[in-house]
Amino acid sequence: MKAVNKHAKIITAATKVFAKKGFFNARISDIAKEAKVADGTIYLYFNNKIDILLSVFEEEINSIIKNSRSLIEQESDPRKKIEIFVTTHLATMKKNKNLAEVMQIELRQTNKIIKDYRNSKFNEYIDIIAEIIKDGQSKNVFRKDILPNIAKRTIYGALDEVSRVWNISLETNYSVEEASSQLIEMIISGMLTTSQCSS
Amino acid sequence: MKAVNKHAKIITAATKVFAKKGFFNARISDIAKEAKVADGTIYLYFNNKIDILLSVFEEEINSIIKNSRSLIEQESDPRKKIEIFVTTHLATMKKNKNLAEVMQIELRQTNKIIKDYRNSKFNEYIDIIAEIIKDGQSKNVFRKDILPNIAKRTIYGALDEVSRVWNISLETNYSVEEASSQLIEMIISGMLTTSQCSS
DNA sequence: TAGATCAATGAATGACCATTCATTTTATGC
DNA sequence: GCATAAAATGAATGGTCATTCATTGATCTA
Repeated sequence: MKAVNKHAKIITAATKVFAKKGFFNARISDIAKEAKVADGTIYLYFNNKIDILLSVFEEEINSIIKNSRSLIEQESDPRKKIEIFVTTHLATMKKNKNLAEVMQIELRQTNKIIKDYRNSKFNEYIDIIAEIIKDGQSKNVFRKDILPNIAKRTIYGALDEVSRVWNISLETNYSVEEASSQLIEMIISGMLTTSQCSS
Repeated sequence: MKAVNKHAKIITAATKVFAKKGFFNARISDIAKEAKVADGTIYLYFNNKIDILLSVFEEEINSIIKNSRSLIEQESDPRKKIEIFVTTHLATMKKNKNLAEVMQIELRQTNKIIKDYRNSKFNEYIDIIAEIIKDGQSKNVFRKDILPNIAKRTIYGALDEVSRVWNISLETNYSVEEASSQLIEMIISGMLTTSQCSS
């Protein structure tokens, strides 16, 4: 059976299972069942359980980074670039709930165990924000006293928590557009140079 | 031996162990050793492992809520109230790293298992932000088009991610004051009514 | 078509650890 | 000082999986 790519099938199944049960409560046999392969087959494609989780993350984050970058480079206004980043992130998380769950919860968790890992890929992602901010500062659009390394975390943190609601959702749900515009209003205007105030 | 409060001793030990190893990798025997009691003794004070984690959270969050509320009510300017909330949260997290780790990671994790729990207490905490915002809107300090329920998550998310750096810290570290003022600059000005722009 | 290589299977293994409870230690009352 | 109760102990239990590997099935090759 070479017709289907088992690696991809396992990744998809694992994302679903990790999202539903969490890494520690997910059984290899659950993933195997979901992927419709034998338990042992999983070990032909992955070294161990944590390797599966990291592979899930790696695949997904790479695609988000690529997607985000390609959209952002089409725009030159730093304000608009931030808007694109924000909207893309929120839309991705609302669309792919399993991925969101894994990124928001499982990886934060596992970070403790695999100290280095998440940092490389994850930092690459949030550094996109820092780059936009630096660019905006050099173009005198954003205030120079904003520290890009704190601001990137402020923005990412806000995005993360706001999008988390779509997975826990007990309170009234809001749309990507609402969330997006609220976030942009609150955050961008705080970074603008005073000459552009209320633009 | 009634001299020492075993309940409190176990809570302290558990916070330390959960912070270091994470909930799932923490052994009851680790907590027992840290608290200098027998494994079985723990079950005289707690029902099971998860009960310990929830107790840790409950004690801590209650004290944060109380502390935050008492500081906030001394102030009437909504802007200042937000500032107090932000600074208090950051200071608490920087000071109590173990608590921060448990709140930022373990509870988010466990939330999946105990769906209801965190919400009650945790929501009470972040609703402090929503209340301040509503107050500010009625006093015409904050813009009416800001949705308190999204804004509270924006602010909490930013605080959470910014303070998380103190526990993972690979990059250059910043102080509570720096983080605080950056966050306040970025977030408060985005909420102000235009009449107060650049105030 | 035989035999060789590669892929897949899933039952068995063995380590791990939350929880229990028979026993011991400490405290209290008289 | 003795009897009773309460608190603490930690070794033993039992269930749970991640991982392995002997076996089976599929595909290829000459």
